[in-house]
Amino acid sequence: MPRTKRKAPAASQAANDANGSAGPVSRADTVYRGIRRAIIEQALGPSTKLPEDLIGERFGVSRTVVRAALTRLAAEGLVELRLNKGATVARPSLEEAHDVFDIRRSLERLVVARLAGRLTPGGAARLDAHVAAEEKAKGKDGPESIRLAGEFHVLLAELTGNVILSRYVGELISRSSLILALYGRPHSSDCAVAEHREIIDALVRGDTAGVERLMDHHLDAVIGRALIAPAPDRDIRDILSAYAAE
Amino acid sequence: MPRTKRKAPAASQAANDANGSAGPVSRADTVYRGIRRAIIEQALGPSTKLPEDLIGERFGVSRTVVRAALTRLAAEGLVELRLNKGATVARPSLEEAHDVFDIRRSLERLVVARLAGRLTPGGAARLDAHVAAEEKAKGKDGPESIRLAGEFHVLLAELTGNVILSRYVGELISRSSLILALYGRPHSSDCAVAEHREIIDALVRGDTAGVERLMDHHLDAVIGRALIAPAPDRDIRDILSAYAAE
DNA sequence: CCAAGTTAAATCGTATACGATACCTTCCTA
DNA sequence: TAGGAAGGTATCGTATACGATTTAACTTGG
Repeated sequence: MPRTKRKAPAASQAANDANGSAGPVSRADTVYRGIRRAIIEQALGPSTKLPEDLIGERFGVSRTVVRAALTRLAAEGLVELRLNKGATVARPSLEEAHDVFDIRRSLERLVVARLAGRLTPGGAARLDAHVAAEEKAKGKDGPESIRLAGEFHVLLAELTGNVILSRYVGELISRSSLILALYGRPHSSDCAVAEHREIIDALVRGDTAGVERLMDHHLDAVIGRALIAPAPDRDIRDILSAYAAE
Repeated sequence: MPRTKRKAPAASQAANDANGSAGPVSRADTVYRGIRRAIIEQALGPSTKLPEDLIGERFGVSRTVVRAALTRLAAEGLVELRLNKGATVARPSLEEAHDVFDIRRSLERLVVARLAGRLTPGGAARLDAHVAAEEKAKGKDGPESIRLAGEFHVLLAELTGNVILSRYVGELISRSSLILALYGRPHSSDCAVAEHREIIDALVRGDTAGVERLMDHHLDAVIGRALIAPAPDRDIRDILSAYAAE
C-alpha cells in the first residue's frame, strides 16, 4: 500500500460536519469515513486497538483530527473510548446485539411502511440496480458482499426522505456488521438477495402489511444467521471460567 | 460578568466516553453535558452561535476540549457545525420536526411494548416518583417543567434495559425540545402529566395494546402542542417572499 | 523459577501557537 | 448615496509541545 507522504505543513480547511449532505468534506471526515469503512468491511475486527498517532500517520494528519474522527465514531457506537486507554473497535455484547436487532425491526418496519406504494420510479430503479449489484457480488463473499447487503437497507431508509431515520438505520447496520463479525458465520449473505427482491416487489405493489411481514421475516433470517455462535473468543477469562471450577 | 480565571497550566485526565455508564467523567463530558442541558432547557435557543473560546473560558478549559464536546453534540443533532463558520444550536426544519416525531412514535411504541407487564416494582416506583416531581413543578412553566416532561420518556426507555434504544429516545427527546422552542406554544406541558400517569397504569396492568394506543395518543397530543406555529421567525427571506411577489 | 518492584517506552489528555477563513468596519469612488 | 475595495478583528482548523498515565520490559529478592 502506498504510504501517504506527510503533507506540507501549510494546511487548513476542515470541520466535522455530521450532516449527511454533500458539503465540502473536512479532513476529519475523510479519516472518519476511512476507519468506518474498514470496520464495516471487517478489515478491523472488534477490540482492535486504534492508536491515534498510527492512524494519523496513515492518513497524513495530526492526532487532533484523528481524535475528532474517533469521537464521532464513538458517538455512533462503532468505537469504544476508554479514559486514558485510547480507542478500540467496539465489541458488542450478545445483549447489545439483540438490542440492535430489536430496534432494527421497529425502525425498518417504519421504513417499509413509509415506502409502500409511494416508491418513485427513480427510487425503484435505484433499488433494482442495487440488488443487481448484490447479485453480481454474490460469488465472492469478501467485504464487498457484506457492505452491499447492509447498504440495501440504508438505501431503503434514505428513500423515505427522513434524514434522521436513515442515520439511525445506518448506525444500526454498521453495528450489525460488527455483530456479524463476532457471532456470525464466516459468510452469510446467501439468500438475502432473493429476500431483498421480494421486499422491492411488495413495495411497488403497495402491499403495506405484506412488506412489513416480509421485512420481519428477512430480519429474523438475518438474526438467525448472525447469532449462531454464542460467543466465539469472547474473553480469555470467560473461556477459562468453565475450567476453573474443576 | 464574573470572568472565570484561567486555570493553572498543570492539568490532565480527560476522555470522551460516549457511553452512558458512570465511569470517571472527562472534562469534555462536563462541557458536553453543560451545553446539552442549556439547549434542552431552552436557555440556548436555535441558531445561537457557540464560539469555542467563549465556551472554553466559561468552563475553564481550552478550545480543544470544547471542540470535542461540540463534535459530540453535532453527532447527536443538537448542534450544527459548518465549515469554518463554527457551531450553532441546531434549527430543525418543520420537515425534520415531523421526522423526529415519526421515529418517536415508532420507538416509544417499542418501549412500552417491551415494558408492558414486565415493569419491576422498583421501576414502577421510579416512574411514580418522577410523575410526582412533574406534578410539583407543574405550576412554574420554567425550564424545570420542560426538562421533566422529556425525562419521563427517557426514563421509560432506560427501564427497558436497551441501552441503544434509550440513547436514541434521549436524542429524539432533546431534539423535540428544540422543536418546541421553535414551533410550539410558550408553555405546553399541561395535561401531559395526567397522560403519563395513564401510561404507567396501563404498563403495570400489562395491557400492551392499550399502552401502545395511549402512547400514540400522548405523542399526538405532544405534536399538536408542539407544531402549532408554522414557522415563527424562520428566516427573513421566507417572510419577505410572501411580499415580494406583489 | 516466580512474584513484586522499578525503570523505560508508548500513548493519551490538554494547552497553546499560528496560519487561514469569515466577518465587520471604514473609506473611497461613481 | 449606493456599491464596493481594503483593512482589521474575530474565530476557526490544525499541528505541535508537554505533562500525565498506562503498559511493557527488566530487574531483583524470595
